[in-house]
Amino acid sequence: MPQPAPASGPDLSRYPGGEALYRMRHSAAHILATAVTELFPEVKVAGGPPVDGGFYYDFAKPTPFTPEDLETIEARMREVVRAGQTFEFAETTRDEAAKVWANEKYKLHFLSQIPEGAKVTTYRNGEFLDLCRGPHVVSTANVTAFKLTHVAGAYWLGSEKNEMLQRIYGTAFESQAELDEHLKRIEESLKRDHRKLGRELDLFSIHEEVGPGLVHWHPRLGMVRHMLETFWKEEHLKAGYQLVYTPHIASEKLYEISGHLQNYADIMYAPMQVDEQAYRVKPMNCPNHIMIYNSRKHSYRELPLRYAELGTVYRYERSGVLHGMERVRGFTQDDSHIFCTPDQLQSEIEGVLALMDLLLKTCGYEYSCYLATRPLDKYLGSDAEWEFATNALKQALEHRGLPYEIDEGGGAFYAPKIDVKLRDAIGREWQCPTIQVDLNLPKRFGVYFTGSDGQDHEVIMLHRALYGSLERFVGIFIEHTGGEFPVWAAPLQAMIVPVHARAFEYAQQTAEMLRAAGVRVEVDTRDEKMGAKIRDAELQKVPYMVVVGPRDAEAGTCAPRRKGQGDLGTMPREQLVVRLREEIRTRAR
RNA sequence: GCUGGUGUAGCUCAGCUGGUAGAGCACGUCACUCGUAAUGACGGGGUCAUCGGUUCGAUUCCGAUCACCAGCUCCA
Repeated sequence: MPQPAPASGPDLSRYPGGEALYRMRHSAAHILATAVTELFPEVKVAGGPPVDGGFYYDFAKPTPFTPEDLETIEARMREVVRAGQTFEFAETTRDEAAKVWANEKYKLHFLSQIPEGAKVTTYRNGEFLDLCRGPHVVSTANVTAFKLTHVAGAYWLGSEKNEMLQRIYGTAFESQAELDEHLKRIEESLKRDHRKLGRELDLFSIHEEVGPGLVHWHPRLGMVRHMLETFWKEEHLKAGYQLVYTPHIASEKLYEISGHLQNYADIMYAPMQVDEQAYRVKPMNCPNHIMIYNSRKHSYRELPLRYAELGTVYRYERSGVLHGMERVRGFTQDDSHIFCTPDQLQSEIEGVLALMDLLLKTCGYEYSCYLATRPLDKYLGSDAEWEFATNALKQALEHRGLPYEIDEGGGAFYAPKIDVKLRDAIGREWQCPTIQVDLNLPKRFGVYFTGSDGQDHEVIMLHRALYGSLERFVGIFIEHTGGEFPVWAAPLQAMIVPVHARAFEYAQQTAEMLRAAGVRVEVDTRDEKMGAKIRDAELQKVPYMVVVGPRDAEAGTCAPRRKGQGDLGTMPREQLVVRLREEIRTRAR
């Protein structure tokens, strides 16, 4: 019988794939450690849990594992599986366990975390004994389909202050077919990588001559961004926001007041000297928005005030973290700061959540929210303030019926926040929308409103971004759509394909008709066969291809083709205009 | 930033053990005038990431730097 899952441990029912898969991957990790300790007796073992999509095990080894080592290890693992070793559960004491792992400093650390007198549980398969809560499958033979995928460094205990261990990743499934399908899915998703599509569809580029992490938007992606920005502005104006514009550099004095210089010096670019005064490129928009607010007194009657800006900021991101458009050094936040009274806070948050929902749903995203609470140490503000702000966020989420998870201690040092993460092509999560209740800047800048009592009261400042940054959002948008943007956002919405040169004139006429209806359209007048034109338009992921020939010229018709659907049949041109106009107007997906 | 890997034409990639490079697509020219995913012929294009070393000789071996990829850490 397999051991039951421990009472205190990860919640296995929530593991993607369920408890059975958890057991198998956990056991696969032990088999990996079994093989490694046999083949490389000099390694020290750390630990290895199942993770989303697979498992890993960390080792300390003086020389790195090579790709060939992985093959050797995997081969040895298969022998262990064939041997059908039983996973034997045992309990012991901390002192006994400390003797067993006397030479394993990482295991000793884990032991030290177990309370004195508590039971220590172990699992043995063959010669390999591991300190482990379980649960496992019955026998190594139950690990049916697995594969080692890659090696990478990982800090001991997840802290960059510690030494780096070598982490071997693998994945396991209940059948070879499922494993094959998983690997195939990863391979397929790589085709949607925004960096690959960025090249293929001529969307953006990054240049060594300019610098890493600095994105150049090509005309096509420029149009996608323009459409997203237009949509954003329309909806923000409707929701009572006011557009502001602020400078890209500021005197260091500003960042001394804001505290950025003290707290974010490592992400800010070096100062430049202007007339005896040091200036900095802006890393955030908040101080500038406060300047606008503070340029005069405000009555409680004016609040809430909602300043919105597509604000471009520059941050020094460490070289290893840059990632296409999704993690860059210069980016535009769809930033807004809402100045309100404590009474208004919750309804303002709800308004932000409603707007966020509209933007994300229109772009086709499902999303999940995290409520990030006060950090354990290093935070500003009183407990009462944190409680008030956190509660407002929580109430707003619940009032809007949004499910959320608590990210305990995940807040910024100056603010509790709601974070929303979107997934890229291969399932990596990226933080995009964020809503933060700032407990710091109103104090530092002295941001007040005059109450009905004629006295100054500190404003509540809500900081929020809904796309997050245009760069990251669009990067993920490319991956979600696979470059097939919805018609309203597509750079080119329709390509007219004349069957031959004699139909050019009618093609131009048709293009004009669509253009007059607000459709982005081009005519493919290249000296090519129409098959080639169709093929090229398909590859460029143009949503509509409109074939026209002499027959259409006589009848006033066209023969549109929808990408992914094929020929829609011959129809009057007016009918196509109506169809396109409606699809664009409703921002249909 | 850290650990490991990669760097050959605009793109995708060949190039065995050192003797200065090739394909397909793309691009240009010409011919073909075509009804729903590739018409044909010819042509131009590379200081083999950069710098240094070993060697009679380096795209190939060694080192450094830069960029990129995966992961860790950090973040919009």
